[in-house]
Amino acid sequence: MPNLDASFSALADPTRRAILARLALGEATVMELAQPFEMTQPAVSRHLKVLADAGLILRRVEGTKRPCRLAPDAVASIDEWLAMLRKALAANYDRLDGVLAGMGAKKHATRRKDKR
Amino acid sequence: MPNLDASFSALADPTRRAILARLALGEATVMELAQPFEMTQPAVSRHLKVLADAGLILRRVEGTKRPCRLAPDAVASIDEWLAMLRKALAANYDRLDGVLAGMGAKKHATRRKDKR
DNA sequence: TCGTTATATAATACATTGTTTATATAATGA
DNA sequence: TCATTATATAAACAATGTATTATATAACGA
Repeated sequence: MPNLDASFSALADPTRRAILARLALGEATVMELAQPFEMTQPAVSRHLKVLADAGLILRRVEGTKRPCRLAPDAVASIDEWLAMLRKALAANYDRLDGVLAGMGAKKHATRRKDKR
Repeated sequence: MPNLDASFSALADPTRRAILARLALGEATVMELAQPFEMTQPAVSRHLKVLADAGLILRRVEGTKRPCRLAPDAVASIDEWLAMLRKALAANYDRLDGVLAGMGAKKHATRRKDKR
C-alpha cells in the first residue's frame, strides 16, 4: 500500500487533482493532459511523476506515448485512514455532545476565522 | 463545505495527520498535543490553525485553554471527492481491462520507480 | 494586583515545491 | 538514417510551508 504522506501530498495540489479528475474520464497521454491545463509539458510530466510515485496513477508504454490512468487501489488506502477519522468522529461526537451540553458551551464553539 | 485545497493540504502533513489521529482519541488542548509530538507549542498552534482553517477541527474556549476536537463534517467533503475517483475507477477499470488485454500490454504497466 | 499558565503572533531561517526554459532520449515514419 | 513526435530530466528560481525563538495577550489563582 502506498504511503499516506505521498498520497495526501499528491492530492494537496489542485493541478494534480484536476489531472486525476481528467483521468477519471478515461486514459490520457501526457500531451493530452498538458493541453487543457495550460501548462508546459515538463510541468505535467513532473506532476504525473508525483502521482505515480504516490501510487495514484499507472502508466503503460504505447509507442512513444505513455498513457496514464487511475490506479485501482489508490483510493483504498486513503479511505482506510479516513475511516479512522470517521469512526472517531462518530464516537467522539456523541460523547462530546453530552460534555458540551453539560457545560453550557454547546454549539458555541468559538471558531475564529483568522482573527487579528 | 470546506475547500479541498485546504483539506488535502492539511492532511498532506504527517504531523497534522498525527494530531488528527491523536484527536481521534478525544479532545485535547494545545499543550496536550504539543507534548507527545516533540515540537514547540507555537509549531503546534500553527498546525492547529491550518487544520481549523481547513475545517478539520473545531476549537472551543475553556478558560485559558482551547480544547480541539475533530470537526464532524470534515471528512464528508473529502469523501465526496474521493467518491468521484472511486466511481471513475470502477468504470474505467473494467473498460481498460478490455483495452489492455486486447493489446498485449496487460499488467505490463512499466512504472519506473525513479529511474536515472 | 502579580505571577503563572495557556495560547497566539511576529520575525526569521530554511527546506520543499512548482514552474519555466533548455536539452536529452526514445520510438515512428519517410 | 533523419526529421518528427512524445516524454523525461536538468538547472534556475520564485513561492510556500515549517520550525524556532522571542514576545504578546488573556484568564486564573493567590
